[in-house]
Amino acid sequence: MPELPEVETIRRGLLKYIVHRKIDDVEVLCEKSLVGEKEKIVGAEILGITRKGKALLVELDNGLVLMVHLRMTGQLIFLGKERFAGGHPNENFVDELPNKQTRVVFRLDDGKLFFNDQRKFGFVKIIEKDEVENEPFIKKLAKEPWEMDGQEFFETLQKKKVTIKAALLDQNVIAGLGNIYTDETLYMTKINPKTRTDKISLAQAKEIVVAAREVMNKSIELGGSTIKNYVKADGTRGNYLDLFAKAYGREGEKCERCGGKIKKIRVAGRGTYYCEECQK
DNA sequence: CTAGGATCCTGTCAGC
DNA sequence: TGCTGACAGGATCCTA
Repeated sequence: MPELPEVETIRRGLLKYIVHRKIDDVEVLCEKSLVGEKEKIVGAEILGITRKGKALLVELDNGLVLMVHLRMTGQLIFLGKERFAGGHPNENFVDELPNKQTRVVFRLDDGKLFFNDQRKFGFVKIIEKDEVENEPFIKKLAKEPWEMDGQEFFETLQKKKVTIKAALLDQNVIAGLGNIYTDETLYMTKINPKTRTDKISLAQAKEIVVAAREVMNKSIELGGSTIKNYVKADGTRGNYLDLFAKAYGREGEKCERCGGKIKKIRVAGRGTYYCEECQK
């Protein structure tokens, strides 16, 4: 379930495969997964790929943009002479495609781009380039941690009265974090996920911004959840979370920092992992 | 304003 | 084996 690092990894990975390629045909296997008329993009050339928070923007040469949001289980998989897969890590990364989770197929002049999405929450939306900024999701999107000043973040938190976990998940407060990187950020800063935002000090707010950058930078360096770290060298399946997650998914394990126990609770409606000893 | 829940979907896993 | 409920890396909408 892709967060900013996964989306950024996909963006970088797809650049070399789909930029300057032409869209020869579009096959829609699930109506709700492609918003807009496919006829508008057939024949267009892909000029570039940018990203805003967790949304990918594929710019075409006809004034249109494909806005892709993977939500919980979306994936983009390019299949040509080489294979590149990113997004929600599962067997689709290596399966024959299309399969039953394939929602849209973009046939390019040099391969195929598959939009897969088990739960159908994600989508590809065809919009005018001029209208990108007016898309509700984009319009309300906050700054990413790299653009965010600790002071500014602190002031935003002061105005809210939610748990810090909810605030970090809120794309209108800070952009890019999802359930995993939120837990990892709070673990790094030793802050309890249930702490009210108005109880967060300026120093802590600054630490959170820095930690969020570090956590996501590290994940981007490792390549997010891509085919590369999903399939290990020996052919078995790996979990790239093992590479860096200190708290997420480690219920019952020992905290590597203090030896305390990693607990799983529910905060802001989401499964939340934290160390009961050092995140008081 | 907030918290909390439901919703959109499919799939997997634990427990009986 | 089959059923059931819980849960899942997101975001939005509704209600109290």
